[in-house]
Amino acid sequence: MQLQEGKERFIEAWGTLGSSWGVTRTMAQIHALLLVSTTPLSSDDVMEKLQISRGNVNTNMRMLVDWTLAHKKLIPGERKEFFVAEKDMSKVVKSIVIARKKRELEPMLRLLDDLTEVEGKDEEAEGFRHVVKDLKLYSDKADSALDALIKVDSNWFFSTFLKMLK
Amino acid sequence: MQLQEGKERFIEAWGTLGSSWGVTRTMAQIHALLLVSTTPLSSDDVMEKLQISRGNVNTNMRMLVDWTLAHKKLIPGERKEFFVAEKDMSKVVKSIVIARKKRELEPMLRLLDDLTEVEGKDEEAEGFRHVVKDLKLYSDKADSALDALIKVDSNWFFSTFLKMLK
DNA sequence: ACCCACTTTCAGTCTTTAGTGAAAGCTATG
DNA sequence: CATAGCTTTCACTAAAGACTGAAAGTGGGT
Repeated sequence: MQLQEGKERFIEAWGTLGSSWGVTRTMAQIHALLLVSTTPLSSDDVMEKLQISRGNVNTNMRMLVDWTLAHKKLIPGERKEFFVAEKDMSKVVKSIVIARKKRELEPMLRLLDDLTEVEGKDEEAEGFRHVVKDLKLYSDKADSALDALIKVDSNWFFSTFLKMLK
Repeated sequence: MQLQEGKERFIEAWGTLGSSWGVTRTMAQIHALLLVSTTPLSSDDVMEKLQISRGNVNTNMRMLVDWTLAHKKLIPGERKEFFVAEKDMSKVVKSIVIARKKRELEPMLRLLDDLTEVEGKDEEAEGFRHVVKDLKLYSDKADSALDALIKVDSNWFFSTFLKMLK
């Protein structure tokens, strides 16, 4: 496979994957584009390469910066802003875990906390509290696990983790 | 909080959470409804309680069965099909992990495998292969980790996991 | 102080995805 | 083997979410 084709397939596929991941196709595509670009890119560069509007680029680029998957890179003599992607994959993984935990796990923890307070002594109420309690248990465990994953160096984490499972 | 209010909030919130989890609001709501129901429910029951159409119930119910989050329960003397939710949360977690891994991780592994084959000896090609290789590394690790999580008893997994991180 | 080169915003439009409901498909029962 | 009772399908509609582009905002340079 030629490099150019590889890059195109990567950008295309990363975008598609993005949706199953809860980020928009465009955000994922811009991310992919930056990841495989050897130089910083401006909004105009991205608009042209992905054939999308200025507003769209602006919004999604700021989202990428927000997730810390990209950052601004000022180029001397240029007034435009340029962007580069974070290329240290352990950091990329970390950023994604943080963002997804915030969106997918934390609201659940809050919900379950509220729901432990249902009253009632009959079997039905007990059953309900049991469901909530159990879910809370697993959510808390996932929460701690992900926090740990975020804190430690990813390489250390994974290698230790895998040794453990052998 | 009263039991009835608790159940309603749970169903409502589980639905909302569902979307951030990549399942439709309705599928998640039906799941929640079954989880807090003490008896098996028929399509008609679900239609009435959630105020949704028969087709919608049918589609999403079959999805829940597909994910192994619910199963049919035949009631003697009834021609209708009834459904109950899996209430063992370690199994619920497992099912969800399996489904999400299939949707979110496996297509990525396939993509990255393909992309390792780009040709070229210049720096740009090397850079591209490096990005792909690194992503592959983390994806493979996540893959193994999730496989392990799926195989082992969840309680064992989490407790060992947490001890390790202390 | 004004202009120019850019960035940001947002109302409106387009696209994508979910939900409806009626018709077609099954199947147990008399 | 006809029918009633239920399940499944699917063309259409509704709702949600993403994208556009033009207008407003910003700030460095002269």
